[in-house]
Order: sequence, then C-alpha cells, then structure tokens
Amino acid sequence: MADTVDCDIRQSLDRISSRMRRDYSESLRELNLYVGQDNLLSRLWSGDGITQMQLCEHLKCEPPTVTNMVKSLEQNQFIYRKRDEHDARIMRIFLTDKGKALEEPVAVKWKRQQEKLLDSILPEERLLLRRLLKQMESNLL
Amino acid sequence: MADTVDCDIRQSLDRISSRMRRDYSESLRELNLYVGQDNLLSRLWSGDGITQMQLCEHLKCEPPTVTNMVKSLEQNQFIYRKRDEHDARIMRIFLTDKGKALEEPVAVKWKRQQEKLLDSILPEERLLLRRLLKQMESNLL
DNA sequence: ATGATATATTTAGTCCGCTAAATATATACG
DNA sequence: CGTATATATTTAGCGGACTAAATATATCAT
Repeated sequence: MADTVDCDIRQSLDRISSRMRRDYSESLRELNLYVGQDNLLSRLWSGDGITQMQLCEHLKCEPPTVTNMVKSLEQNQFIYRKRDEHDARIMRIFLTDKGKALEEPVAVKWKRQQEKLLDSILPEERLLLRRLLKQMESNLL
Repeated sequence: MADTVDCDIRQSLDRISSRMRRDYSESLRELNLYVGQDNLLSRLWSGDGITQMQLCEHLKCEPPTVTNMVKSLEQNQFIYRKRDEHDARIMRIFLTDKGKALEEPVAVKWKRQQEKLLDSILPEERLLLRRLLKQMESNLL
C-alpha cells in the first residue's frame, strides 16, 4: 500500500525532472544554449570573475564537467577566461556582452516553464510542497 | 515573493533528482549496472520478448538511447536479442538467467533509496505529495 | 508489380554527468 | 633549499540523453 505510493513518488520525481529538462533544453536551443549552461551563466550574472572550482560548488558537479561547459560557452563567446594574476593554477571566468545579454531571455523562458509546471497549484500548496521537497533534499545528504 | 517559492520548487526538484540519480547510480555499480538500465530491465521483468520501440515508450526516451542501452546490456549478458519471425525489422528483447537474477537485488537497492528519500515524511504527507507531483506531471504534457 | 510511404533500428556526432589519471602551480615542512 | 603534499584544471574515456541521417524491411496505392 504505502509502497505503491512511495514508489510513485520516486518515479514521479524522475519523470517530472527528465521531462522538464527535455522541454527546457529544447527551449534554450533558440538562444544557442544547452541545458545546464544557463545555470552556470546564472551564477555569473550574480557576479563574474569567479573560479571554476567556485562554479563546481554552485553547480554541484565535478571539475571536468565545468571544464567542458566552460569550453563550450567560451567557443560561443558567451564568456571568456583569464588566468589569475597571483595564482597561476586558477582560471577566472567572465561574461562577455553577448553573455550578459542572455540574462533576460533566459529568465523569460525559465519563468514560463515554471508557470507551466505549477499551473493550478495553490499558493498554500506550493509552500507545503516546498517544505516537503526541502525535507527530501536534506534526507539525501 | 511567490516567485521565490516557485523558483525554489523548480530548483529543489532538480537538485533532488540529480542527487538521487547520482547516489542510485553509484549503488547500482555494485551490480554491474548503470543508472537507467535498471528501468529497462524492470520492464522486462514484468514480461520480456518485447520490441525496442515498446521499450522506448516505457522509458520515454528515443530509439537511439534504447539501442545503446540494449547493446551494453547484451554485452554484459543480462539480455539477448532475437529478430522477429514475421517482421524482420523488429528486434525482440529477452532476459538471460543472469538478467532475471538481478530483479531482487535491484528491488532492495531501490527500496533503500526510496526510504532514505521519504524519511520522516508522514503517510498523509506522502499522499498529498503524490497528488501534487501527479498534477505537475500532467501540467508538463 | 512497382514506386512511394511508413516503421524499426542503427550510425554518427553532440552535450551533460561521471571517474581516473595527468599536468601545472602553490605551499608547507624538514 | 628541496621534497612532499595540496589545489586547480585538463585529458581521456564512458554511459545516458538527444538529433539528423542512413539502412532495412513492410505496406499501401496505383
């Protein structure tokens, strides 16, 4: 009984997540972005010049993942890299004007998808939902 | 205000999903499986001899994805493929004994992760959570 | 019966994740 | 000073997802 419900929750989460990722990915292609890159840029929009390690922490992914994403974003001239003056191991990442210009269109797409996801879910329900999700997040740590 | 909550929900879902995928993936490596393959096998445990197209539908992914997963699973001798007698375009997928033997250990791992995820969330909350997730799922269609 | 269309699968190539191992630089300790 | 260790990044290679295009077979309509 409870098992069926629990199982549905786990699978439901998977389905929502992969479906969202897929839709969002498709939508971002119009901006010449791949899914995941928007999250990296998002961190830069709130302040650039940070290191790849800092990006790792924010994206909760491993260094090689960041290396590849950064490489791709650099090739498309959304960002550029500069070696740190005091520590030659470190690469600092900066937005180009082209990269800065993406902030608004990405926000629009993000918001649109968010609204689609939460359609017809009431504010109180959203609060409760968030609480339960936070609980699950901390359960996984 | 509402925006912050909504945004958290979307990001929370992403974090839970990727974290779960990561942990589960690691746990499956003990069985020589990769994440995603368990889902394919799961469909076969409830009846094998189905086509790759049917697997696509169940996994909600594209044909090339199934081709690759099937190839990998075949190389590890968890499944085997047989061309359909009446329609030579079709490949039918069957479990080997080695593949059948994975059902229980996978179920154990799945259950363990599920319990971790839902720890300290009450039965009523789980029911509500499921309802909201179902709602979000249908919103995305 | 033949040519056009539809279906099932594969191939090639991309990005996002990962791990393991290599590289380069910095720092700490004897 | 020099060696050992720690840190930041890259390289190589793999699986899961995708798209676009190729292949093979089946079916449908003329």
